[in-house]
Amino acid sequence: MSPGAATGVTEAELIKTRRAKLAALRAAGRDPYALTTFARSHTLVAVREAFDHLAAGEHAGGATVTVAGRLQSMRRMGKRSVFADLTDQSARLQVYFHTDRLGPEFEAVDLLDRGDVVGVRGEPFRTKSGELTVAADEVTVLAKSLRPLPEKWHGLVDPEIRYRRRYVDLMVNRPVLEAMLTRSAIIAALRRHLDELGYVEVETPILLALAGGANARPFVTHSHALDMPLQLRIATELNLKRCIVGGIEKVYEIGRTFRNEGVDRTHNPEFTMLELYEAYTDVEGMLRLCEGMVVAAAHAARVGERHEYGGRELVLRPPFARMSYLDALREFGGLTREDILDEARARAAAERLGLRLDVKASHPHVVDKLFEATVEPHLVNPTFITEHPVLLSPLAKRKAEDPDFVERFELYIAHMEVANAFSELNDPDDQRERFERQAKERAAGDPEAPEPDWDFVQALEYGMPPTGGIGVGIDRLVMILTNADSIRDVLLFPLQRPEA
RNA sequence: GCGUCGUUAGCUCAAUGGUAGAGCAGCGGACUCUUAAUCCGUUGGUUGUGGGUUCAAGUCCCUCACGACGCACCA
Repeated sequence: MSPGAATGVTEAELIKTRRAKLAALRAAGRDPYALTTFARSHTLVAVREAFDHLAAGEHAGGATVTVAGRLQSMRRMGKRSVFADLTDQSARLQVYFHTDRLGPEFEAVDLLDRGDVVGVRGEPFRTKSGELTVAADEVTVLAKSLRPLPEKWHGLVDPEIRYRRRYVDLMVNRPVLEAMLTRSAIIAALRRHLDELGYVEVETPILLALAGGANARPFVTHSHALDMPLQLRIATELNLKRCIVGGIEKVYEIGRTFRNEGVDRTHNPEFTMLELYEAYTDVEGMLRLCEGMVVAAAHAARVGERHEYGGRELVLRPPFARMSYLDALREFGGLTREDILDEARARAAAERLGLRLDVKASHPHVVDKLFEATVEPHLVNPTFITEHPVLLSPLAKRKAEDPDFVERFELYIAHMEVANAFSELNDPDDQRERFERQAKERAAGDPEAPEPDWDFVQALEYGMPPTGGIGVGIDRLVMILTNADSIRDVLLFPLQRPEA
């Protein structure tokens, strides 16, 4: 048998060579694709834990394990032995194929390639150089890999191929796999944390006649059955508060949200948000809950109180710093209350700071730009910015003693807004007036102003208890806890244009 | 949407406007504890697409595609 007959090295010929080995395996009665199951005795990390005690040169005294995984590299030592690295989801482990143990089984080893999925039964031992290894007594090809893997040393680097063929990225760049597992652990921990505190998880619609609850352009689609336009949700806020009105007192949803807007380091058109609402509490209750969630997430990610991100050390230890919106603008921007509340003065301040603003920019937009330019660059350690102006907060309850401002906070970490919470506005008349103002802005030609959801006002008219609510940007939290520079590094399949 | 940069072998990267190269992977050979194994030999290219300038283009100019970064957008 000479699988190496095709000696060329274009991709097509590399594949042909591997197909020849597949044919040889089949001819030997070892069709890898015919198998349906493989019973493992250990994951690779379990082997590492169970046989960690072996000294260099020591064997496991005849004990055997059965493991499976992908061959990551093969080192041939003469005609009769091969060392290979095997990886599974849990770890990497070396295996040793030798004719002394395998006998005629060794013929299969000659037909193996990097990338093949194999099962191995054998005896654990530690090599003279100290590496825990499984000496194979039996080898089973569980899937032949027909395509060449990226280079073993530099791995797969090209970001375009990494995102397009994430499965290859995952198999050869272990930190990518680790980040995705950490993401899963963080979300599971948050869910567990909230479930233990008695919150009820619900699922609200993604397809809506009218997407509301935030100021963002929605994706638009169409229902053939109903022959009507539909929008993908931009927030879960309004439906979750309908749940509060209906009597689900501690409610949350972890789910995908869609915004038809720019893509950059911290924005993907679809992203994951946790939104939570609780009756009979307020923004202070949300603040304590928020600290608990960040700690639970950090713990799940095995991140301690001191954590380096983006070249800066973060101290993730509650209580987090607090600073009011006005104090922050005063301290970092030298701006006053009037510079914010008065539209003309806000524009003048923006001009002083050299901000390029569209003449059509609305008052809220100008104020937001002022904050972004002056305050955000200073917010590295977790910081609650509190008591925002009502003009930026159409769904939050006013402060009793200062009705131009609301009971709200945003949590900033590493310059990013990670959470946003407030005492929910439950006065239907105030809500209606704020919606009417937005409707006027919309009618006046501001396409960004949201279309009011009048049914939500009706829901408030039935009576919503005093309620605290919070939204947490899960992707950004995961970015911080996994040291990811880009949101794409915490998403399995970030949005890409179709390949040329 | 705008700007800058990038796209060369399966992967990672070289190449004054003058014969497209290396390492890894592959293939053949040597090697019974290797681990970026090592050593000998060897194959592999429509230089992202389409035009242009030139005696001559991977290289210069333009178009388009895709990507990265920045800006804009995203309270």
